[in-house]
Amino acid sequence: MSKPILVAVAWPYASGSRHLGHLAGAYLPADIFARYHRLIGDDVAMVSGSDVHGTPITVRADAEGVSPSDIADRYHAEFVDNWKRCGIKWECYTSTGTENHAAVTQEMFLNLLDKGYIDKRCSEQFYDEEVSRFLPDRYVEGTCPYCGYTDARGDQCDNCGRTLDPTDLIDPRSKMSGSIPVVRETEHFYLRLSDFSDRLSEWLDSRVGWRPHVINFSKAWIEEGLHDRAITRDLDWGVEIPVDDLGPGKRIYVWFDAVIGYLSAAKELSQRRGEPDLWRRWWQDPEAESYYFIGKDNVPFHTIIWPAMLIGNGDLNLPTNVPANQYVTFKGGKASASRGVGLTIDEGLDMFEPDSLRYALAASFPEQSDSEISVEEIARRVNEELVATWGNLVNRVFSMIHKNHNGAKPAGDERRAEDLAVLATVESLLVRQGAQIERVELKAALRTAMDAAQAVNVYLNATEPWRLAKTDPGRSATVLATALDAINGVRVGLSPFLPFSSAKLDGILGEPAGWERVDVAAGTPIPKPSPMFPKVDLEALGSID
RNA sequence: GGCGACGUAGCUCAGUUGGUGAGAGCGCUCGACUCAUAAUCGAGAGGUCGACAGUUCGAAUCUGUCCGUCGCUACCA
Repeated sequence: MSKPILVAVAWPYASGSRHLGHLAGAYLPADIFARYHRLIGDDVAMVSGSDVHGTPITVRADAEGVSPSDIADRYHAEFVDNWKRCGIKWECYTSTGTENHAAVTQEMFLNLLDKGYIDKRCSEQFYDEEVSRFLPDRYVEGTCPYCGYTDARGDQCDNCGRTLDPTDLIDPRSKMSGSIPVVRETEHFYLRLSDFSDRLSEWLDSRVGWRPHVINFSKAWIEEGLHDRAITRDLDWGVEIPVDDLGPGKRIYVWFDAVIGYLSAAKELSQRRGEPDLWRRWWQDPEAESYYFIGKDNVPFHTIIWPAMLIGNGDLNLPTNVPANQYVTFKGGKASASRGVGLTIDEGLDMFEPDSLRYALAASFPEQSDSEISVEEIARRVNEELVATWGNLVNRVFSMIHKNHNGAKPAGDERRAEDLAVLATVESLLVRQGAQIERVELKAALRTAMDAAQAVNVYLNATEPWRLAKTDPGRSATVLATALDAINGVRVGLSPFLPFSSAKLDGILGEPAGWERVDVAAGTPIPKPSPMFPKVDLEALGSID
């Protein structure tokens, strides 16, 4: 029974390269989850796109003397290349810069405005007259009134950690030009988040199977009291506001429009497929499920703000689950490309084969807590787990079949109990693994798949087909045929994790028909194997970290 | 400062609602095997579950305090 599954993935911000923490936190788990659901026959829409608006991009553009769209285009292209290189497969990967996205965003804005969930308010904000721009809090610097630190930011003092209001700063200055900013009144649209407290609480209470850190954090946010939130900015780089009440120089704030991207991308997918109403399948069918793959820093946007917008808009499905990951840390700290902590996705792919990198990251997914990773750790995972257990298993079986059975799967004699047992083990582990993936316990699911591979290694060591080849060729044939059939089940379970090497096996064993183990046809040619995964030579990688 | 988490074998991590002797992978030691990318398989050593106090017949698991690490703090996205 095919079920519509929306796999919604955080929109990467096109202001710089993304790093392995982002890959492990959102894109890779989403891809594994989506690949599994496609394989069991569900109707998957995995969507996301580059978030191309916002102040940081304009700042970077100014610094480089180029236009914001140059910056956005550069990193959008890099992201698309990242996905291709590491096998992240989308139904629709787009950007917030499309006309479709602007139209969908404006439509929801107008609807929420019409229903009274959006209103206008005035506030005072610093303005840099030299660059003619309003300054987001963090672009104002000055002296902290509490500790005297001279480089405190307008939102927070990095020295004493206190939360600040930019107007608290002594001797404020603009981070953009260094000039002294002036306070100006500015008018903006606000989302009346506080209107949704009760409905959000009720909805969150109805959620089952959510990760504790996600549900706890979300409920705590509501209990502290929801603040109405400005959803427009004084900026000329963003989606235009569909009413002209505020005058020029205002745009919709990226966090309001980025989450709408999940909907606009589904609509774009519909247009591409020539079925304008297709998006309703994921957004309005009550049987549809939606999973939002994000990092933990995005939790409130996906468990509070976006659901509030969906409730306010009406007639759209709320998230089934938001399996946010915690952080991948490098040397104890949160990965950050801008601060040079950890590897960018490109750097990771330059060092490791895509499947190897995918394996190592998936084995360390920070699903329960932050997980520490390093180049050495990735290399260890690859060499001592992926290569040793799985790569070697395929290699040893293919090699024996190729050498002793004329390069084709032998028919073999009747199977004995031990043969049937290993096949049953593989099958039951596949069932367990499927359940784990559906609960988004991907790290455990990968371990289960590796357990299946190990069971086949155990079987080979017990049956010793290399010895039987000399004493009992018929029995040897049976054992190797059984091992190959077992491998054919193991690789199904690994295929969402390892798409590149799985495709190689598809070329030999045929494509999996579903989430199940099937026998390989007798006589199927088995070529002389070449290693599926190269061992990582740490020394050759040099001292990069 | 406030909030949220985390601190379990050398390393990376699991441990449902508290209950027979605390787990996995890898590393390490020993043994088996030699088909295979010096890979595989088996056995074993190794932890007072951050510290202290408390609740309980009984706590890694609940409460409090402390120490350490990390993140968030709503205008970075």
